[in-house]
Amino acid sequence: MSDEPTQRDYRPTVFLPKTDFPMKAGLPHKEPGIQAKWEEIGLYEKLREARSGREKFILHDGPPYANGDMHIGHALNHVLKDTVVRTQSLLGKDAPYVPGWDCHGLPIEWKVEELYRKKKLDKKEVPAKEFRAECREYAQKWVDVQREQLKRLGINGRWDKPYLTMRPKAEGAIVAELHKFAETGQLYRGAKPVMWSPVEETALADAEVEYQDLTDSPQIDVAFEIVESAIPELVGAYAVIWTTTPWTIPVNQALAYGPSINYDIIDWNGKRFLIANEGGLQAEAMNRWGFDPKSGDGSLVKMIKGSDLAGTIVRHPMHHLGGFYAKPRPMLAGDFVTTDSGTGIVHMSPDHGEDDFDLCKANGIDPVFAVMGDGRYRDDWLWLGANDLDAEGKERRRSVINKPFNAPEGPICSDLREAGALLSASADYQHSYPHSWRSKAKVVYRCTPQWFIAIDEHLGHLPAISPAEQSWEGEGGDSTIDEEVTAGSPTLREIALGEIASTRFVPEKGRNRLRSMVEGRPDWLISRQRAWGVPIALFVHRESGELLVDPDVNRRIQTAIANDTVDAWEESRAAEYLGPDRNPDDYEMIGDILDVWFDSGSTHAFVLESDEWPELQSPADLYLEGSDQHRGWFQSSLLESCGTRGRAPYKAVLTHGFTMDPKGMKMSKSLGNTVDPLKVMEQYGADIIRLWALSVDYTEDHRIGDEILKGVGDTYRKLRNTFRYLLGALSDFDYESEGVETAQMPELERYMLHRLAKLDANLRTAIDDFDFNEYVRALAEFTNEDLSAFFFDIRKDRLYCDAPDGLERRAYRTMLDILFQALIRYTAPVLVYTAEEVWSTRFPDRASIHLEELHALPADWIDDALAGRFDAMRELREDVMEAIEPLRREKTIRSGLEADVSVPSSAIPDGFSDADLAELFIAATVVRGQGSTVEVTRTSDNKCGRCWRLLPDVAEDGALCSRCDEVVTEMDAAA
RNA sequence: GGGCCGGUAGCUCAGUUGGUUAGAGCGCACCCCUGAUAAGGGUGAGGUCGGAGGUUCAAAUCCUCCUCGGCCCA
Repeated sequence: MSDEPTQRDYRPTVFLPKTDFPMKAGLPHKEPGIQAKWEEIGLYEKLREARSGREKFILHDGPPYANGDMHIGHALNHVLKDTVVRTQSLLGKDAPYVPGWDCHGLPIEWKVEELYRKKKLDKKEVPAKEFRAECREYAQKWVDVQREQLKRLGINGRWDKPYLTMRPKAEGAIVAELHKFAETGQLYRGAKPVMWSPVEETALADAEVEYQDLTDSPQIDVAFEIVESAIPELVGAYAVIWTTTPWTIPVNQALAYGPSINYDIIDWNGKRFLIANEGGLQAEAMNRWGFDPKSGDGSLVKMIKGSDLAGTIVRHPMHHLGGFYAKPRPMLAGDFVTTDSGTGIVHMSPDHGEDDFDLCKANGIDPVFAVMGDGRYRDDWLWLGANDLDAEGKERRRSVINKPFNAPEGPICSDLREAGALLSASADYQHSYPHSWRSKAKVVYRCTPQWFIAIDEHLGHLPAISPAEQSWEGEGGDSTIDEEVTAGSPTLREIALGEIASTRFVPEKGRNRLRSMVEGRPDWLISRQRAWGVPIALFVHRESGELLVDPDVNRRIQTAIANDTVDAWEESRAAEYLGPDRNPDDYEMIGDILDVWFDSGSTHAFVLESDEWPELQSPADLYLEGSDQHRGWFQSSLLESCGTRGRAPYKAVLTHGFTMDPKGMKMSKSLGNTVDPLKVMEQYGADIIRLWALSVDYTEDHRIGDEILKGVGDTYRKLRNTFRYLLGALSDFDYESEGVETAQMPELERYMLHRLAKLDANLRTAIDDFDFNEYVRALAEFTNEDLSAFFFDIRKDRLYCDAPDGLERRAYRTMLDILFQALIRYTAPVLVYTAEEVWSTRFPDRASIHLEELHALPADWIDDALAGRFDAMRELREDVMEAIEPLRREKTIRSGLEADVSVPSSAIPDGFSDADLAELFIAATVVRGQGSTVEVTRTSDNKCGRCWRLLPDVAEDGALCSRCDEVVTEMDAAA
């Protein structure tokens, strides 16, 4: 075509999208600036004003521990919380978010002690007040660090006034909660074996204990001589026990057998031994003792049933020491005795085991408190006490978890061997054993005086559970509550179980998990022998041992602590609290502090009910934490609230799983597979972490890694470019002069209204279900499938080439505006920074997208008849695309615009003209054919030099079609 | 060791009370466009639904066992 005149370049006459909004996000660089803007305009406060008086939605923040940087679990948890709050706000509710931190407790105390050790200071020489001040400072430091990190994540909340469990008012309120338990008789001091760390000299909470596998644990078999029995063959025989804790033998007080287990009396080496008749177990045990089955010197004397052992009495191998050791040891029936390992007979020390304690208590055998806090036997202990010296006159006593002390050659085994009671001793047993998670040192069970909240006491101060509230009973047929409930007031456990039944759980399986834990849990051990925490601020009468329950005294204590921090609980102020009518010398001031779970379990009281945060209210609509909090905060909050208020502090509980590495393995520093959210924010941006958190199935364990984040980045870019296109296509759009009523719009636009309305309904359901995975998926799929690949592609021609005042083009732009207004709101809770960037690009004068609410879409946008036709058309469209493909492959045509398409007329939905279809299929022409398949040929029409469509009214390639001719003529005239 | 939960394409997820050739989006491969351009469009290849038994006319779906992983507990 070299002989043709130079064609005019029509590019300047085409209305291309126009925007400064960059395709490349540069989030790590851009986000901090947007964050700064939010702080500057006071976004959180503005939002509170905007939603003032609306229905409230209260998400109560579970306080993270103020120790260390934010990790991926915090990030996930807070993104979910923030998204809940933002989506509720989007619905128009007033959804405040007051973040909080858990500040007391052992880990912080430990850190401060570590600093002391580095400075060669002894904690015991530092006044408690000073020590606590340092703990306070340490916690505050990490609160500040985490606060900045969470802000950077885009979490919108009351950052200028978070709640801290160490604020004096909080400390006072926590004591007030404790006093409620005391005043209603739910608190008691008991002796119970608790996990005790001899190294740290404190009782440990379950959460402070971790189990490690040992391969060199001692194991010994000890023979107890039977002195009385209803079975003659047993008198003079030996009951053999097996234990991995030789140090408990000096505190033995009984033996336990399984009543339904069968036992053998076996004659071996001239002695008779009692052992369970359990093949593997018996062979294994006797093998340890050195029994050779081939020698034939062992023979079965008699087989008996466990229950036959009732009334049997044995004596301690060290009975010659007299005193404690001379007392007879009864054999007791214990259901917990198994034949998994050992001998089928278990030695009992009520001081050092839960089963032991319970069984002995039931049989009138009390603990003897033989082991002191540092792990040694007390001075006056007959065996291995302070006066027990070796040949060189050195004390043989050591900490009971000292390895040589328990070794086969150690003092315990040596003495037992000498007494002829040690059948075997070695240090090669493999099992998992509890350790302190801070010091990594072994812990022991030890009986000490501790404070407990009773779980099964009937609470007279609360109304009985109503029949309606008992309706959950029998659902699973495994109820632990029976006719007792109706007999009187409920117990704390019963109230809690009733509340679990009436709470919403997302996902539902959380209910079973919490319920089974509450059903099975023991009394709540709330005392700790530490310094950094809220004191168990109570007095005990020295003479009577009774707890002083005087509301006036308690009020004075609460006020003092609320004013002066926990430091107010000191001896010098006892008189002030007790008042003029009592003599401080008559009272013991309890020196223990509270379990930190009691602190955090009380947050509903000192945060939700406090007038310090008037925007909050109780009970909360939602608690949202990781699934580990079934054991933790969900439960401690439930018990605290049920014990003081008779109801749960929450209406719903949402739990999420844990974040694993790309292979689904747990992250750990030692494996080096951790993902640091701070680094991800530096590399990808906070919006990417947020989108990741909402894209995975967070109700289960889920994964993170480079490949996953890359995929999230792809989803992000698609959303971002959709907004870039909308911004460009809508540049200079003015509804007043250009807008089209939806009723006047072409069918395609009205179909998109329908699709949008459907999406809107889906998203609202997802919000109600807290199903953000579905939310993000639906949003992304809509932008990909309905918009980018369908609507935008079809309407490209109208947008670029139609006259600006043409109805179709105006209708399209109106539709784009509707889409923009909806999509930017849907996106705002997810991509908080990007949404703001988009919003401020289009509306530089408006404060923030995050103040906006969802619009209620007109009901008449739903048009099922229209949608049915269009859905059918889209299916046909897919067939057409498929039919065009071979021609493109063989280069007969390049684009669909060059295709003449013949479609079986029977396949065409009603109401579409051939021209409609050509436009919808982005083809040259569409005709109705007689055949049963879609046929495609290359069109013979020429290509318009402006709109590039191939049309019959184009005289030659490069000339204008009539539509473009009109538009260009008008533009030329205007110019 | 015990309780509970989970294992569907390379990735993230759907799969209703068991019912036709197991789906989506992304990624990938190939192609088109070059007037959303480090963008947009099209087509296509990917799965013995962790494994093995069993129930059933029929199982990703129900049962048993095993395995891997997780949370909690000991």
